[in-house]
Amino acid sequence: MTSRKFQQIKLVVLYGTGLALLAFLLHWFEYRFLIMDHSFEVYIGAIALLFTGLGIWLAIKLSKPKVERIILEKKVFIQTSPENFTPDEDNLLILGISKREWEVLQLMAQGLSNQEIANQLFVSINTIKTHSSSLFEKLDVKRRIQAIEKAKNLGLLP
Amino acid sequence: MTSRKFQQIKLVVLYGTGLALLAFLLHWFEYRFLIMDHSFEVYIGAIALLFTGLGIWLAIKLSKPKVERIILEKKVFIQTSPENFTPDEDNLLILGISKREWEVLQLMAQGLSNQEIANQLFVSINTIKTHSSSLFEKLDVKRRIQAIEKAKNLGLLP
DNA sequence: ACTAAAATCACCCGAAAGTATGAGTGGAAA
DNA sequence: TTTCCACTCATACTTTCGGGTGATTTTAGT
Repeated sequence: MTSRKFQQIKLVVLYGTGLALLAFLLHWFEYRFLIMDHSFEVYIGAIALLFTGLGIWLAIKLSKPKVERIILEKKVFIQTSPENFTPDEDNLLILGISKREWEVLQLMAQGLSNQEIANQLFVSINTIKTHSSSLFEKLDVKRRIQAIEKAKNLGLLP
Repeated sequence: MTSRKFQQIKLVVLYGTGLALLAFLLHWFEYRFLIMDHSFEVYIGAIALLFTGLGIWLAIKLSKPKVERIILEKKVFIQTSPENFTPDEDNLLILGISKREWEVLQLMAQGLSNQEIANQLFVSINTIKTHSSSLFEKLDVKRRIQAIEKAKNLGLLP
């Protein structure tokens, strides 16, 4: 982070110094070849080219690499095993399911009603409803049964 | 592909034209403000700055984005034994579950609502309610989720 | 043909589930 | 510090579920 910033500053300073030096040189040349008055356009053109090149170089040096994200879906076989079950953390992360939501999902899968889940977690039934609603949205389902089914398929539940 | 190349060529041509135009303009200004002889350095500096900017702009325009591939594995469940499932007829008999009730149970397990099941079986929703009620009684459960769970445990559902 | 079980449907009612919206809190990250 | 997010709760409303009751029509079997 800071190292990168320092590098950039260093570059800019270097560039500035170079520019000053070049200006001096050009000025000097101006006096040397004052005779070639008609070569002014060439002179300007050279400067333009030079600084264009410098600009390109600068841009390449300073520009952050553009990042293009490509997300590929890969199919993977899963087998559900009732013993030593561990939830698929990847899918939990991908779907953005929070801890609490997952707890609600678990209790849901045990056939508990919203009220029973609320009692179990020591919260209001309204909270459970909120959780379940966002859960359904994240799982892209309409009912709790579908949510449970999908969760099992995704390895979120045993 | 070719479209991109064409774009680049077009850009270069545009840039060249712009450069020529600018050179002409500068030349003209040179005659207009010949008096301000001492402002030559400023003049050069302006050109340098201008073309540096142009160079940067060019570089940004022409640079290909560096592609960073991020591959996410999306896990897809593939059922272990979806084929050749046969319901446990013994348990169906023992519990006294009728064909129709079992059909309702199946559709229930797919997460369908009573109304949807009714549509599927071309009967009224009231009929489905009757079936589901007697199903719950026979399975000795209170909710459909529990019914599905129990049915799976008894081998009535895959 | 008689009968029992199964299947169909209806109506009502209360409970549960789900939707929509808003809002307060606390902790973590920028 | 501000901003963001998970979590919490509430209110109001709609839909779905499940229980209870009763009724008619098939279907199947001795």
